[in-house]
Amino acid sequence: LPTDIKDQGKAPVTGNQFSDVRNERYLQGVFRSLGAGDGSLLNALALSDSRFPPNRPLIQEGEIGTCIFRIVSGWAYQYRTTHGRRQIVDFLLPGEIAGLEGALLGLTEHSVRALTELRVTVFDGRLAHNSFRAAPELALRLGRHIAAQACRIGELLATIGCCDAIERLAFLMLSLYRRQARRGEATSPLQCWFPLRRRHMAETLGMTGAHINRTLNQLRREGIAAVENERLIIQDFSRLARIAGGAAAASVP
Amino acid sequence: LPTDIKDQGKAPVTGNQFSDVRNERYLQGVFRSLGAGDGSLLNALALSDSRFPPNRPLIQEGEIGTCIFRIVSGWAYQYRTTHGRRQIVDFLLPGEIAGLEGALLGLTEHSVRALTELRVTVFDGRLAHNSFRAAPELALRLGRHIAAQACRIGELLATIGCCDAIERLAFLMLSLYRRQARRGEATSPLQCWFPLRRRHMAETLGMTGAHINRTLNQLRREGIAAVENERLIIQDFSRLARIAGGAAAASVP
DNA sequence: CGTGGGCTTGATAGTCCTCAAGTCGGGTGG
DNA sequence: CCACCCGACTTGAGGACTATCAAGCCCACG
Repeated sequence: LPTDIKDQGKAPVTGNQFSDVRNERYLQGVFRSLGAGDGSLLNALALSDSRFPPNRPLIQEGEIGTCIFRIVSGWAYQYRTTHGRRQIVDFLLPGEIAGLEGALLGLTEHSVRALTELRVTVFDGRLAHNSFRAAPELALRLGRHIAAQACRIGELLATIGCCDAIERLAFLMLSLYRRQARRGEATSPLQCWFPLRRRHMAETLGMTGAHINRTLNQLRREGIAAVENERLIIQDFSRLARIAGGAAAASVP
Repeated sequence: LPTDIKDQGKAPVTGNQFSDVRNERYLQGVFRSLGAGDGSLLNALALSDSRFPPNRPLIQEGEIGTCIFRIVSGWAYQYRTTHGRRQIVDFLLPGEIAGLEGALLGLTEHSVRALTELRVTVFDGRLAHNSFRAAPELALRLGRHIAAQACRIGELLATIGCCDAIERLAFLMLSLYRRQARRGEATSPLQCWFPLRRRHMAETLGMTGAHINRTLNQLRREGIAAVENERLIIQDFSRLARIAGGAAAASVP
């Protein structure tokens, strides 16, 4: 059972100079290259661009009528609070969307915070509803985005419910590596950005920071993978994949 | 960590005579009272009605181009398999839909089985895509359905990640009770149908059947709630709710 | 410099799993 | 009709995995 909640203090040190450029050039995530009507709806409901420092909340549980955020650069995470503890439910990477669930359902059951320095485009929450009438292509993308997120959450659930410490950590590493690799963001062949603190891994995997640390050591000792300086370095991919199990293989976009 | 996988053997004994009638009269779930264009698309892509005996698979992980199933009566459950173990991810109640995720994403990462005797209406999987162009009202309902499911899965994830045995069980009870109560299916004030075996509770909550049993005893001994004869009987609602924590309070449709 | 976080590591304890037996009930086949 | 079998359910004893607590280290920041 994870540690208690306390607002994190110090910000992670780095930004990510690289992905800023890369994102804007190569991908715009859900909103890329839409039909004419779809794009105009998008423009009509775009409110502003904003920046968030690490750990700043974008969405709070219980809010009504939240905005929708499209992440331009940086990572965010979505979490829930129960019994005085936090459970991270999903990470949101550049090109992805926060707040869709709340916009569709009318009430927000989770919170979202910036994990790193974050740049986003803010949209009116009504975008979600309106798109279904006025921009079917966009609506379909939004629907798939929610479906993909549900898929990821189910994957994480299965991992926490069925796997032990090392398997969970291997899953998390592989999952985040693949999500970045698919977007061409894994710079070196077996490395990627990995700006999670021990606490974030703990709250994602239902463990404590202390035990995350021990498990991390084990993975490094055995020459499988290591996290240093906010980067994940995979030394033995096939062994990591074997430990993580078939689940992480797919890891829907 | 839950028990190993083995195909269950014997079927649960009862059907549920009551909800059959009630469902058809009071609700048709996602598809009720649609606009003209929406309804006709629905009819065009309805394939058949079917029945499934308990434990029969509707959808298997890895299938491509699956059908969509609308549940008429009975319950189903959606699960994933990792490291030789099963994790139940969601239960599907009358009026709800199975296979939507697969239809939207093009590939299916989970499996679905009948929990009880089941009656469903089968639709062509293309319904999901087509509705976005031809039946926006329907598409919006489907989108919300996926969002609601994502919400439930996140809730369960938080419960497994943050709570101990008794809290997990209390959450499951309250969650399923509320989903039925909202539809007027909780016959007596604090009772409802509860056709889960120990194994299903275990695979839902990331525990073993043996420990489910011990925890169930504890809840009964303390006069909080009991499961007997496929029915959940809540004896002390407020205490159950307090144990379950705020999370189960909402439990989106 | 002092302070506060995050990281690290050890010792201890608790929850829950594992394994194994034994009970119960229904279904099947003689 | 009864014997048998099989699965679900129970319960106990032992052990594994992980949490908890505590202390020390390091770094960035004020």
